[in-house]
Amino acid sequence: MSEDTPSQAPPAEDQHDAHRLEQQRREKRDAIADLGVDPYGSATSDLIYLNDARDKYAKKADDAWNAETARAKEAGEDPNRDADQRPRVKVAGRIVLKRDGGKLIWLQLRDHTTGPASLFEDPEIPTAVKRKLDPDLQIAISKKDVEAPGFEIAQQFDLGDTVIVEGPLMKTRKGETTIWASAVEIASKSITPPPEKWSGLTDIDQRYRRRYVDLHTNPRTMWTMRMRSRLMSLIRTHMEARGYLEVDTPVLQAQAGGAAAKPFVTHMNALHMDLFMRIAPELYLKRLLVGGMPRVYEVSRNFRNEGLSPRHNPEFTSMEAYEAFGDYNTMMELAEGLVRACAAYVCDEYHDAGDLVLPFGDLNIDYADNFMQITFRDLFKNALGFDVDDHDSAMKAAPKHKVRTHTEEGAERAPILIINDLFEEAAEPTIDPQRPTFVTDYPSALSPLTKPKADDPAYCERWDLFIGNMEIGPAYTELNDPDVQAAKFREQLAGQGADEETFRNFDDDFVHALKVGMPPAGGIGLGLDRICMLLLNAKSIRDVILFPMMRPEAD
RNA sequence: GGGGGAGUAGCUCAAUCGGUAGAGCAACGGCCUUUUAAGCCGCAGGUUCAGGGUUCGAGUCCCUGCUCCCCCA
Repeated sequence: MSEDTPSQAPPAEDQHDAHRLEQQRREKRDAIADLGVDPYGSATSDLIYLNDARDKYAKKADDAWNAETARAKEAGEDPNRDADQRPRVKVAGRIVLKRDGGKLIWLQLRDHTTGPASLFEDPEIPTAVKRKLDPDLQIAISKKDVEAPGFEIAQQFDLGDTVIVEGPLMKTRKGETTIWASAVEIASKSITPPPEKWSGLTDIDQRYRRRYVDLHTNPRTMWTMRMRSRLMSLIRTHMEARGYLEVDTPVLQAQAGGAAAKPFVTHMNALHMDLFMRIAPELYLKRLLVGGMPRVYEVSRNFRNEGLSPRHNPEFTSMEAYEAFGDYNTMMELAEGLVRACAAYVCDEYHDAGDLVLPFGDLNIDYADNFMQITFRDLFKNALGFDVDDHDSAMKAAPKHKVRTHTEEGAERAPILIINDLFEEAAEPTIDPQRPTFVTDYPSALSPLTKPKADDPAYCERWDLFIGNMEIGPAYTELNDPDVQAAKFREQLAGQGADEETFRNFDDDFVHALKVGMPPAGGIGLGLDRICMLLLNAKSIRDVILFPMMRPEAD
């Protein structure tokens, strides 16, 4: 790390304002160092969070001490220090406001448990966020009362510095809970000027790129990310309670299987071979069923080399689970229970949330009632007016719904792909976005890893869950006949040529695993980022991913 | 890939018909020991995303490029 001290080169004439502001902060940092204090602090014990500190205020002790100081003043004596029974706390926080009164300096400190006072009156901020936070905690640093060199250090404080304060809890005349500092330390000098103190960082690009600033200036972001973490934990607990074993399977794969998507390619030097980053963990998890693990799940980071959108990040997180001797109905119960449990957890954070109804943009999504069910076939026919099997009508309807009937090379696209596009274009939007809905019994041709229905093999035992106009994930009764699986792989390879939406791999080893014998099973994949979007009311997937994909900053 | 919107001081934003780029916050120099987005006085801070063009004159109009947002393929 390079040291850039003021003793080096004085500021150049043409230096930008940002550099000037940083230089001033470096000078303050060095002034602190000159007091014999490390401006970057060290390990500190006995710290409590700001909301806990606020809770320790004791009115009785505060009143008693005020009475003693009044008495002492009247008598012209020093107050009896032993009479000070006010609880003492030691806290760390970032300075978000500073009022320098000369001999008395006021600070507002923030940590992950606090937010600006204004937030609590902002109707845009969800009650859940307000409920979870306390206002930033006030500190008073009196030249008379703080031990040396605390006041000299405090005079070098800037907005954005992280500081440690110790002292008794009192209330000001206006009734604000305050730590009256007896000792002050610096934990980390901030060289970069912070965003504007009232509006914070609002530039969406900067919020994603510099999430570390977004997190401490925007309590809503902090809340969202903390809630995401808790939901992940809740999902794991939910799965463990049902006897599922969490496993890790390869991210680097010789063949990217388990879904139809473009993979990222990378290269392994040691074996002189290209590898793919997984687009789904499915085929490995099913191998574990073959191996005798009855219930497995993986919280899986998947990678798809496709576009970015408010609903797509190239790396995203899914939860896939497989249950031996289950089927797609088993998975339906699992999914509904899991989503409802997550919704209940989030609702619990809202004071005024009704019975399991959560806002998502303009929608109010109802997680209380049983999720809706409709077959692919019925939904298709209701929306388009003809049957799924009616390929002629499909071809005629395609242009109206902006669905391509031919590839860019001019070849005819397979009817099933046109059906699928029509379904996505015209049928999916007819699903009530406020009622979570399972669309069941997809065409077998769209689902090469799914077991066909015994009474109607053109359709298969698969559902997709839709909530709030988003696809949350599919589940299957898993195909476990190796010969049928091999045939479907071959069909996919041969049938659609270069069409991107088809599987392009024949996974020999997976078929081999099925030949060893996989028990009948249900499997599920849920998009966890999207579940977080729904439950935490985030308009963009980037709002629930700490560091979303961004083009590198030009410099 | 196409369409629309945006990019101005460290941050948040102004700038009328094309006519001297401004404000608040932050910073800096002062005053102030119970302040509440503290206040008062003073002082600074700009490659208007980049490059080209039109014009007496461009933040503003035109062209090209870059980045972000939204919609579409």
